[in-house]
Amino acid sequence: MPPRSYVSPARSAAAAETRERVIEAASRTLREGESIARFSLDTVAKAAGVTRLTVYNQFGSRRGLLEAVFDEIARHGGLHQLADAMAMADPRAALDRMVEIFCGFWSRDSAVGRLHDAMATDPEFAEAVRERNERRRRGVTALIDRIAGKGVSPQARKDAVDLIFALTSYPTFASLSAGRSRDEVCRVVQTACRAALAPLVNPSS
Amino acid sequence: MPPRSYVSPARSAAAAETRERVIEAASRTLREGESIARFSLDTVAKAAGVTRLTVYNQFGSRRGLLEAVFDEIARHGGLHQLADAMAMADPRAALDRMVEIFCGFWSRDSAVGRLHDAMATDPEFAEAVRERNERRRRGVTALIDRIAGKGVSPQARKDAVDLIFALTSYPTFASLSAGRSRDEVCRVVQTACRAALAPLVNPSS
DNA sequence: AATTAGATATACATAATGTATAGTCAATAT
DNA sequence: ATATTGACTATACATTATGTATATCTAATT
Repeated sequence: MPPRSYVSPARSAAAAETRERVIEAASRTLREGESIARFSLDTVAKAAGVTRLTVYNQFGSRRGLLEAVFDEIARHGGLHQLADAMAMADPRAALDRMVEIFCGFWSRDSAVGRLHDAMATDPEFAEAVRERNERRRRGVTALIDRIAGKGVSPQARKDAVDLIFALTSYPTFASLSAGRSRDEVCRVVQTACRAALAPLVNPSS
Repeated sequence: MPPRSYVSPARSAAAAETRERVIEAASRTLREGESIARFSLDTVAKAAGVTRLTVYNQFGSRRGLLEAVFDEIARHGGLHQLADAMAMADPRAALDRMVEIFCGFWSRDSAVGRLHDAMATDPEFAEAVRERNERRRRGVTALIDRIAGKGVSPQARKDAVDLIFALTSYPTFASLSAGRSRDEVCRVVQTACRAALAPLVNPSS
């Protein structure tokens, strides 16, 4: 008697909907909660109107849920505009635009801040977030390679990439956000990134 | 029958010694542990050869212990050199020196990284660490005021201060430390901080 | 009408923080 | 000399979280 397994359209649709509902409840809980320490699967489950076991059924673990929330935020965070930015003729203008896009991303949903906090307590989740950040690093590297002249050392390129990577990171954005609007932070970071390009055009130093 | 309370030299000395031992055990546990999530008072107490209740007796709470560890690290972190740095005639040289001192501080004891992780889960501890960081901000502000000319707007000064504050923060140090020695990180941060001063001398832009 | 996927109900194991209460023992005070 | 006191211990308990296990329910499919 082989088990007759099947895929059910109605069932998987309903499951996908509850999954969405849980993710929504989780990001709302992250947004409204005071700290990541108060973020429990119990709270999320109640907010979503499901059982805690349903959360485990859908995401496997707390970490799985957090990753799903991060991906959901990334999906609606405006990062798709990066393709256009990278295609710009002037790589410096592209960098400015990139900074703008990431400032928008970091500021759009305050849950990203809480997710970065979660990196501290869960090394594997931290690694997952870092991997997702590598896309930004690759973008910066590509722009630096276009900006840097032939005589620029690999070390100088690496320095510029890592510095701009740090300048466009969430921690830097959060630090500069004290007493500044999103656009003001963006302007400060853009200026700093442009300044970080200086060693690339004058390889004498 | 008034209670006859008294201060005991031998007793308080012994207490201070166990307190030291617990702090030492805690910072060692932070250093050797993989994540702040694995840092428990149970582990620390056993490592120090005392009971968990003794830890509570001495520090009141997990947070109290973490603050004590932070202060202990700060005491031996070389920050006393800041006074000399601030007294330097050339404020730009003083800034370079300041960056050097803080790179030394962030790299001296890897427990500081774990303590920064602990900020994510304990808002009050985070606030306590932030207050201790304000000393750095005041130092940067003083230097910027010496460097900036009269025609420089308060906004430009604030931007420079906050940017340099972010550049000299632990997160930036940690981010740049991937694949770099302490001195290499120091050099990169120094260059970036010097570049952040550019808007202060030419107020035309 | 039997089966199956998703969700629930309930229970349990584990680990951590924090509080409460009584007890131990050497250092003090009278 | 003896009672008292301060630091530490022993033990227990309440609370909160994560994560696992097992049985049950219900509606969608075969």
